[in-house]
Amino acid sequence: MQGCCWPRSWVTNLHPLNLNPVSSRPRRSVYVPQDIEPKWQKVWAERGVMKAADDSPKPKYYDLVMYPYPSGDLHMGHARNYVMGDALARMKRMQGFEVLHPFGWDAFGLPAENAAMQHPGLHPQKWTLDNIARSKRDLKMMGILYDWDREVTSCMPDYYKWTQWLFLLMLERGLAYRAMAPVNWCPVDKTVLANEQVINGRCWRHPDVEVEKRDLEQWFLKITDYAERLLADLALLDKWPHKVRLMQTNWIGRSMGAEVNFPVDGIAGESIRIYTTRPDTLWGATFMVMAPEHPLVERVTTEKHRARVREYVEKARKETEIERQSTDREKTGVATGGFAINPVNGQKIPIWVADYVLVTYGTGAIMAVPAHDERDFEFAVRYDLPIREVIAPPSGPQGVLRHAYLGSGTMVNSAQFGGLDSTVAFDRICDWLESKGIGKRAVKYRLRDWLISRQRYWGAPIPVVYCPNDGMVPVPVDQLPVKLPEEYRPLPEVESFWRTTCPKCDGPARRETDTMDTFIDSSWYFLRYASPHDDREPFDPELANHWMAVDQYTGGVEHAILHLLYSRFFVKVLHDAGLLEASEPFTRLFNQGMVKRFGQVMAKSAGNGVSIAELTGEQGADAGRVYEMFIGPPEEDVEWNDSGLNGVVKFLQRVWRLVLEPESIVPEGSAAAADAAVLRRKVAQTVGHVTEHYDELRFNTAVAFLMELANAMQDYLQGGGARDGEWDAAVRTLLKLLNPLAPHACEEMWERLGERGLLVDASWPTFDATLAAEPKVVLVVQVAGKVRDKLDVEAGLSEAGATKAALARDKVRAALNGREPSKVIYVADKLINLVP
RNA sequence: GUCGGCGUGGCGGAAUGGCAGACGCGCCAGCCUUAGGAGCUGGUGCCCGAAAGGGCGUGGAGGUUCAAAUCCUCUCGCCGACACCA
Repeated sequence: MQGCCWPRSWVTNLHPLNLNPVSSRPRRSVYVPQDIEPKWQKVWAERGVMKAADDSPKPKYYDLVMYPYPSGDLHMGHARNYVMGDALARMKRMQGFEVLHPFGWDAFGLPAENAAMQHPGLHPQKWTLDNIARSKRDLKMMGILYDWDREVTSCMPDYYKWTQWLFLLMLERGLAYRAMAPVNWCPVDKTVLANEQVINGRCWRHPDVEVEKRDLEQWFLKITDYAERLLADLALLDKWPHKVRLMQTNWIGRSMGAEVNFPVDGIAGESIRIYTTRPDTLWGATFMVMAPEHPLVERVTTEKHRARVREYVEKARKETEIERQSTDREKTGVATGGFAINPVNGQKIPIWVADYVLVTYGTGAIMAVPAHDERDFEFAVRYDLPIREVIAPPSGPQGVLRHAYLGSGTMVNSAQFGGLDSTVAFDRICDWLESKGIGKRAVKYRLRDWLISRQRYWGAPIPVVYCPNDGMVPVPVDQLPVKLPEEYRPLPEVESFWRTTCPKCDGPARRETDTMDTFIDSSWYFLRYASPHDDREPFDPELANHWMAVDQYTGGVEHAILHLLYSRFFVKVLHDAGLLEASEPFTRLFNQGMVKRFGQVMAKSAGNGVSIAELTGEQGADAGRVYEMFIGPPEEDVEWNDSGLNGVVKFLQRVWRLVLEPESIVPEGSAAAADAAVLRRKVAQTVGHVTEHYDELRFNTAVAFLMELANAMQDYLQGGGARDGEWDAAVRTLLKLLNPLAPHACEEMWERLGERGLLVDASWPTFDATLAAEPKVVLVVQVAGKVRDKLDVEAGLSEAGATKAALARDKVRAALNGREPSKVIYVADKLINLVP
């Protein structure tokens, strides 16, 4: 794809070539992005500009964007975070960092299989690799530079070999296990889903499809072993968005409470263990509730109640997740006929079964305290169960409760703890429970283990075999990768795949036919970039330790929990295994907003995407890059607007003219006289502002500062300013500062100015506070907080001097109206407020 | 329901305790032009006023402060996450 191929018909009227050729001020050259963009892309590629050297003496900077699923052509909705990453990489390079800016593809996954099913004969791999080729071409057309030598593609055997290796590491460390479990099953994708992939009881990929419950033997990763550290270490991630940390905190869902055993009445030695976060309400338990799936349901149920209980349990199991989890439906349940003894007061309380209690959380059974829990209250009212108040609000005991009282207060009806403040009582009661052997303190997490089995073809096969003699046997490392069969068919149907021999006894064995969740692939790809061609290990520990952690990680907020939590988990496991020094993968995280058009997120399916070909053929990649950075705050969703893009085209054209044809900008009678000192100051200030704002990824305001500088430079020429060394320095600084956003145009201008070497290799300007300092400032004069006048004063004026100057002004005296200022607030170089 | 975020001109937005509206789009007037979705100049929050000038103004109400878009309380609206987790 070279510039000569661009269809000229794409060139719109905006194109500078369409400007009047017989202008009164003929131009020597015009800005034609189509002529220069392919040229520089070629140069950068040939010179390997973004190749990261492992042995560089420079400080490293690891700049990473989330690797995408390759779904086809890119459009400007995808481009936004890649441009951010590229701009940062380019600036960091110029600042003297050895930048690692790699790219890759999250290439396993269902869309490839869906495409293959829709087009018989099309293999998921071909579809995927074709898409990768197109996306890669688009990225290059946008001038986005990566170290393509480090490209990783998760569906290729040289990558998934190591995904399988990491699975075996998990297995070895006791972090991978197989269990029969009621699992979430998507009837459309015909696969099991992780909890994280179930949204409101529906499949994350099919918002209109309810997830079903099935009992299957599945592989899990024990992420819950790391719950505490995943939670605690969030405190280290002070450069992550607050929102993401909060979402992960909530997802992990740590709670503190107590587990208490309630003996079953009449069945010696049997007891039901409950978990409560409110041991202070133990005396208010008036019944118990077990989840329908609780293993003791059958035992506690009496003959008289058995038929009804069985019917209820059956019904509950058949219900879909969405039916069971809906909070607005009325709670249902049945009495078992059995009773338990409340161990704190010996009271006999009935045991119920109800589906509002989840078998998967806590102990699968609760003590119900209707007086102080909304759900128990609702249930008690419905089934006419007793409500016993044990926490009195500050206003005193209520006697009859209309609602559950959830707050803290004074304990009542609670034997020896009566009269205590309930928050104080928490610890004392736990001590007492432990000393009596009734119960103990417990910490619970909402986080569940990670279900990673997928009944799909297009994923990394789980590297184990099942042998009639030896049971489950891991595939030895030297036999990795377990390759997918070439033919695209469900793995259980491919006998040549699953029929194998046991690595231990050599007898006939059956290979595991499940593949891994693709979130496993993406939980370690950022480590592979450190040594992408290493064929002895997933990553070279020395190189990984050199490049890790990622200094800047940029991607969509939709991965706030899934990908980011899993990656943190993987890194901690690798750290514990002694393979990695880092214990957190991503030092600074940024979630960019989405690009919308016509009110909808840009998407192929919505038909509102601005394609890379369209953009580069018309306004050019640089205009698209600058526009997407200028369009709005980087973390916000933004609306693509064609006239906004045109504004940026005009800005680039103006810079082009300022830099290459300053003589065409002639003094205007109306313009203020040029002042070289003013220009010098403006340049210095812009260096400071732009550098700082790029660093913070606040590209929209960075562009505004660059526009201000261009405006100031134009004013300077119109004011008759000389095009001397001062001017030349300003021009070069402008090009360096604009380069990360409009690299092709700036590189071309740099060359036309006669500079040797690439602009991308030039050094970043350093901020000089002395040069940037304003010698004179406008001092705002307020009287009683209202602006009454403004003074031009020397910077650094004393309070006394400022007061004197202010009081000398007619407007100020008029506002004071004869009164003396009783108080003066002076903010140097900014404001003086005289309060009468 | 719970938690979180956000409400600023005609529009995108800037300002995180110190001149509200930077920068840009759009619009108005003028210049240049055979022509203009080109370029250049000036203007552009609202109200009163010929002007000078004055008043009002950051969803709404209150508060803290010499000073509030910014901090606090309440409230309305929009967006997002979680959603019976005991």
